[in-house]
Amino acid sequence: MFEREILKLLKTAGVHATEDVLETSPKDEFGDLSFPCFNLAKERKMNPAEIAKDIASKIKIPGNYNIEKVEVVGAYVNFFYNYSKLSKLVLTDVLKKKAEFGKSGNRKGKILVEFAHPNTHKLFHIGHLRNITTGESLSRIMEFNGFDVIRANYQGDVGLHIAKCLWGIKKTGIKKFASLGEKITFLGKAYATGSKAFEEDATAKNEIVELNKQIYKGDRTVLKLWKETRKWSLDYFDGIYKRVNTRFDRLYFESEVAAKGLAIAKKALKKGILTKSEGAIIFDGEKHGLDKRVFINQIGFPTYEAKELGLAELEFSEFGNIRKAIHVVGPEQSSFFKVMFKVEELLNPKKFKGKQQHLAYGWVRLKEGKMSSRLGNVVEGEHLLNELKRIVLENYLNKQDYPSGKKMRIAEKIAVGAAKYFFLRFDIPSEISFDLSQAASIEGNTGPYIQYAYTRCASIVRKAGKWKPNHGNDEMELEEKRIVKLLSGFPRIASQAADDMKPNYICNYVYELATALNNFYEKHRVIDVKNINLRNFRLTLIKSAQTVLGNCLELLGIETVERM
RNA sequence: GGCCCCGUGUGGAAAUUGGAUAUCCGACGGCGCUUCGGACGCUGGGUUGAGGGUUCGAAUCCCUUCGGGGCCA
Repeated sequence: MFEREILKLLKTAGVHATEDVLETSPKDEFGDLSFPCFNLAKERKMNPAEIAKDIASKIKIPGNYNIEKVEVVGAYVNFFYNYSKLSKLVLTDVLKKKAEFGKSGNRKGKILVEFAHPNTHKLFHIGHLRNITTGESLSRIMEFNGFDVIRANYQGDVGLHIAKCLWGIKKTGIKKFASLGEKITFLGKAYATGSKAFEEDATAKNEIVELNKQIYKGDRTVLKLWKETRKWSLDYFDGIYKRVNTRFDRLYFESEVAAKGLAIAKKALKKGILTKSEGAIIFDGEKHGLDKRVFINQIGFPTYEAKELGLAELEFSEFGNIRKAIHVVGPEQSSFFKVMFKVEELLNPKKFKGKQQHLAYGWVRLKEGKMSSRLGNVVEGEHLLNELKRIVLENYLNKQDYPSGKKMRIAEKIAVGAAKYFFLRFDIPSEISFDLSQAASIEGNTGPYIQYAYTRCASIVRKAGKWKPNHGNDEMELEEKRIVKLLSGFPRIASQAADDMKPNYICNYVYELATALNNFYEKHRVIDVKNINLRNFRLTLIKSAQTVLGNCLELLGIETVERM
């Protein structure tokens, strides 16, 4: 916040430093910003602790500065803010900018975030939920920092899994269904039937392979069924996207990029990037320390690899100049992407080199073990959300005296928020064992805990009636200072989350803020304070904190509620 | 066989990216508080899987090794 002043002060002590060597102090007793003297020690060949003492003794702080004092601990020169001044600046800024507070326009350019990727005719499972949650949050964080984000979703609507499903449907026959849910259940069963037959029955296997060819060719005998059932899946996915608050700028389909991919792969063969091997067209990645991968198989069909070439071509030409494309995809695809990025780079370095990135997130499983699911050990995404909703209602919402419709709406938002928060608070590559009761708990580092902190702020502000903002008091309590300090740190956290592509920075931060708030109104009163200045100041503080809590939740893709 | 990810108190995670005494949640034991809507305060437990290296300084970087997961052949 006051880095410039500190640099000036250091200059008067004969030290020329830049902003990036200043560190935020890990503890309050170490002040707010620190200057470590290790590098100077090396230059001057002196003891760093002595240098620190020397620097501190030479610093005289002018009265109009926002820095209050300087102290030395070990090799660090620690600078302390004047909190009354800091508070005035920060709270004024927060309440002026509101949802825009913390926003930075420094980063420019178009970023394509490709996420979700469910396959039609197949289950939407909890892994997809983590995927969407991560992609959506990342998109929001990028936008918040100035990037122009394009949300893309690449869905598999052709391939063997579709053939298995359609084969299963043909076997059992199609009926009239009352709801979309029934249709999806039916598709799931048909897929299971086809999948099982494929493994166990050689005749069935041949039929499925044949069916697959027909789907690719757009054969009339299957086209109608394919189109109809494909639409069921897509309608169902749409419902989920709405439920978790995501939208896409562009839906890509495997069926759409297959022909283009095939053509590009053939071109790559001519250029010598791909080679022939045993009747197939492959990329011999071993020269580059990568895997061998098939692009066109023996019967002349484009594989997943070739289609990806077609996809990349579209993604990098439809929206103008793309600065970076981020593929939010599971870790099992990592060697696939390495090969793809290499091939694309060889095809067109100017267009692709260094612009493709695979963001691999860890697997998700349910802590409670395998759940009752007719399809074995896969847990449906919606099932997770419904379970969380049930727990939220049971644990605390049913104790509240709200009309039942309202109760359900709140429960829905909290449940979705609980799921999202649980996914986002972990580092992206780490595997998650989803603990339903922990995720839905109002205690600990959870979505409901953050939501609760928000509603409590809202409640206090609501009950306060009329008041005038007071952005800073001369005397401030420790708990007040703590909140002000945290609020001042939000812009920095938000931009770091974008640079490192880590939504969990936001979770860590917002959890700290919520905890600081709980600590605060545990000790201090707000509404019934008699001193009007103090009352106004505390209300201003609470209102500001509520705003920043809201901004954080927005970045995570979680909706806030006023009451819970 | 080759490559990638992960390993932090009993369980789950964090660590401002190489900085100060490794922090938090949960479980367990003990004490206190309960308010604008309790979601709070204090307290007990760690060779950061193991071993070495680089550095003034390593959970973080490098090498070796063990364990878990994944991909390719």
